[in-house]
Amino acid sequence: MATPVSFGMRDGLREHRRKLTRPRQAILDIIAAAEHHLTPAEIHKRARKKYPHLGLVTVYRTLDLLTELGYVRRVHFNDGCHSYVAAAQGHAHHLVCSNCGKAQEFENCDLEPLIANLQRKTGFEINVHMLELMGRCPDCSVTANAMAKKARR
Amino acid sequence: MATPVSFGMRDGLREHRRKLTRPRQAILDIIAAAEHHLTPAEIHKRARKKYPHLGLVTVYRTLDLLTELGYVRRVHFNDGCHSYVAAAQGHAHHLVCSNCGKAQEFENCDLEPLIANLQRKTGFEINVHMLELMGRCPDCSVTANAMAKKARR
DNA sequence: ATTATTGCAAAACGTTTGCAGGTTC
DNA sequence: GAACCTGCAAACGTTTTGCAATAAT
Repeated sequence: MATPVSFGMRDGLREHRRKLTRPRQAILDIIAAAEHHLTPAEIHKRARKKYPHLGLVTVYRTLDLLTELGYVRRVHFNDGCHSYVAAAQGHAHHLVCSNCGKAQEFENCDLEPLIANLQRKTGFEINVHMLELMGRCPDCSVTANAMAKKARR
Repeated sequence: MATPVSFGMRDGLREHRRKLTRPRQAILDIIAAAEHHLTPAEIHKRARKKYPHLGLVTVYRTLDLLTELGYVRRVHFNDGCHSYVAAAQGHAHHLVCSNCGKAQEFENCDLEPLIANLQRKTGFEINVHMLELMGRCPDCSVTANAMAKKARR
C-alpha cells in the first residue's frame, strides 16, 4: 500500500539538496499525520503548536516545494479552493467527505476508455486529468441516518 | 445537442424575475460567444468594449447569479482557479486545451462503475464528482507537431 | 564558509460588502 | 413607483515579494 509518507518527504528533501529545517519538520509532521485535507492557514495553526515561531509565509513556501517534489497534492473544491493532502506516490485521486472533510486517496481511476473515446471524438490529445469525488464518509453517513431517524419520530 | 445558450440565459433571467440590464447583456454576450473559459477579469475586459462603464463588481455578481441559475459553470485549474464557461444543460464536464484554453463540454463521463466500486470498498456515499480533462486541442496539437518538425531540421 | 531558509512588514491579488444613485419592469 | 441593479470606494482574506537576520550543510 502507501509508503510511509513522512519518511519519503524527508528523504526527498535531502535528495534534492534542500535543507531539513525545524519549521519544515513541523509542517511535514502535520501534513503527514493529517486525516484531513488542510488549508495553508490550518497547517500554519497546527504546526505552530510544535514550532510557535512559524510564519505563514513559510507554510506557503514549503507547500510549493513539497508540491513540486510530488509529496503533497493540491485539492480543489467548488467553493474555497486550495487545500493540501499528503500524496501517495504515483497517480492518484481523492475522495473527500463533504461533511467532515476526511480525505482518502484512490488510484485506479480507470478513465482510459473514456479518454480514448473522447480523443477519438474530439481530436484532443488528452494528457492530464483531474478527478475528485465527494460524498459522505461512513461515519458521517451513519450520523446522518441516525438524525433522520430521530427526526422521523 | 446543446441548446442556444444565450437565449436560454436571457429567458432564464426573465423566468426568475431578474432584470435584463445592459451590463448583464454585455456579460451574457461575452460568455455565450466565448470559445474559451474566461476569468472574471477577462470577461470584464471584453465586456467593457461593448459597455465601457461596466464595473468588475457587476461581473462577479452576474457570474454568481448565472452560476446559481445553472447557465454558467465554474472551471477549476491546478494553478489559478476560477474560470467560467457557458454551461450546457444537465450534467457535464470539461475538456480544456492546456495551450490555448479552448474548452469543450462532454456529458457521458461514465463514472458509475468506478463510483459503485469505490462505494463498496470505502463505505463512502458518493454524490458529487468533479472531472476535468486537459490536453492539446486539435489545432494546438498540429502546431506543436509542426514546430517539432521544424526543430528537427 | 557557503548557501538555503526564515520571518517580518508590506505589497499585490482576487473577491466581497455597504451604500447612494440609476435603471428596469 | 417599487424593486432591482449598478458603480464606486473601501474592506477583506489569501498569496507573494524584498530584504536583513538566521540556521543548516
